[in-house]
Amino acid sequence: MPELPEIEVLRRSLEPLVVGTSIDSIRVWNGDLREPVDRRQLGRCRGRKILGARRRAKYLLLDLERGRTLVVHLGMSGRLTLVPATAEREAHEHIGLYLSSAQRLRFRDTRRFGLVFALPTAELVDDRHFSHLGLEPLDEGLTGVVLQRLAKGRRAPIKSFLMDGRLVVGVGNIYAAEALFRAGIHPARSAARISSSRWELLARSIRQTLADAIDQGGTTLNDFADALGESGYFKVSLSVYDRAGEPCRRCGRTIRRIVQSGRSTFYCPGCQR
DNA sequence: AAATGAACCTGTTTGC
DNA sequence: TGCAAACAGGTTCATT
Repeated sequence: MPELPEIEVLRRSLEPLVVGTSIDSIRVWNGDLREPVDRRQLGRCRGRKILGARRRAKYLLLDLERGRTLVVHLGMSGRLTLVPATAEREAHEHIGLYLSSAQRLRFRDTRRFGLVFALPTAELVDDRHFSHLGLEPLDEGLTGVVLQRLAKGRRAPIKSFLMDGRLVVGVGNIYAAEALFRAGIHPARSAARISSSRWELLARSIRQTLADAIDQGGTTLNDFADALGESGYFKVSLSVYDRAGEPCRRCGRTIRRIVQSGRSTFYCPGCQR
C-alpha cells in the first residue's frame, strides 16, 4: 500500500494521538515478518514515552524516551492503526503496542513484507536499513541539477531510476508513473537521455505529485488507511496508474500498460515522450 | 558498477 | 461453477 505519501499521512495522523503516551507493554503474536521480530530488542521500548513521529523514506520512526527509536515499515500490505486496548486481535495482526492511553497500536501485515524493530536513536543513520538511502523528494536538495548528476551514465529507464531507493526515496510504483505523466516523460526513456530542462520539470513534478497525494490523504487502492482507519482519496486523481485501456483525461488517447523490471508501468502514449 | 529477474508472502481478480 | 494463473503499494539478493 504505502509509498511516501501514505507513510506521511499515517505519520501526521498518528503523531497527535500517541505523542506523550507511554508504551506499557508489547505483545508479539507473530514475529514472522520480512525479518524475524527481535522480541528482546523490542521489549526495551517498554516503559518509554513516545516523544515524536518522524518519517525517512517509507519508514515510520517513533522516537522514544532515553534515546531509542521504534521503526515500522509497512511493506506492501502493512497497516498501523490505533484501536482500543481491549479490541479483539484481528486476522494477521502481528504486534500490539499497548499504550498508557488505554489504546493499542496495532500492526498487521497480511503479506509479511513489513518490518518492526527498535534501535538506539543515535545508530539510525548508520543502520543498514538507512545508510544507503537516497534523497528525500520533499527536501530542498531534490533539484533537476542534482537528479541529472545522479543519472549520469545510467542507461536504465527513467522509471527504474525513480524507484531506486539508493537515488531517490519514497517514490514507488504509483507515484513514479504519475510523476512521469505530469512531466510528460515516457517511462522507458533512458535516464541518461533527459534534457536539463526536463529534469527540472521532473523534479517539480515529483514534488507536486507527492504533495497533492498527501493533501488528499494518500492513495487507497485496497486497504491503505491512516492511524484511525480512514482511506485516502488520491485514487480519483490518478492520471495513469491502473488506468490501462481508459482514455487519457488530457489528450484522450488510450492509457497503456507495459512491464518494466517486473513491475507494471502505466503511461499515456500521447502525453509522454 | 549497473541492470535485470527472482525471491519473499497471502489474498483477490481474471480468464479459461 | 471451479480452478489455475496472474497480479498486487516494497525491498533485497543473485546473476549477467
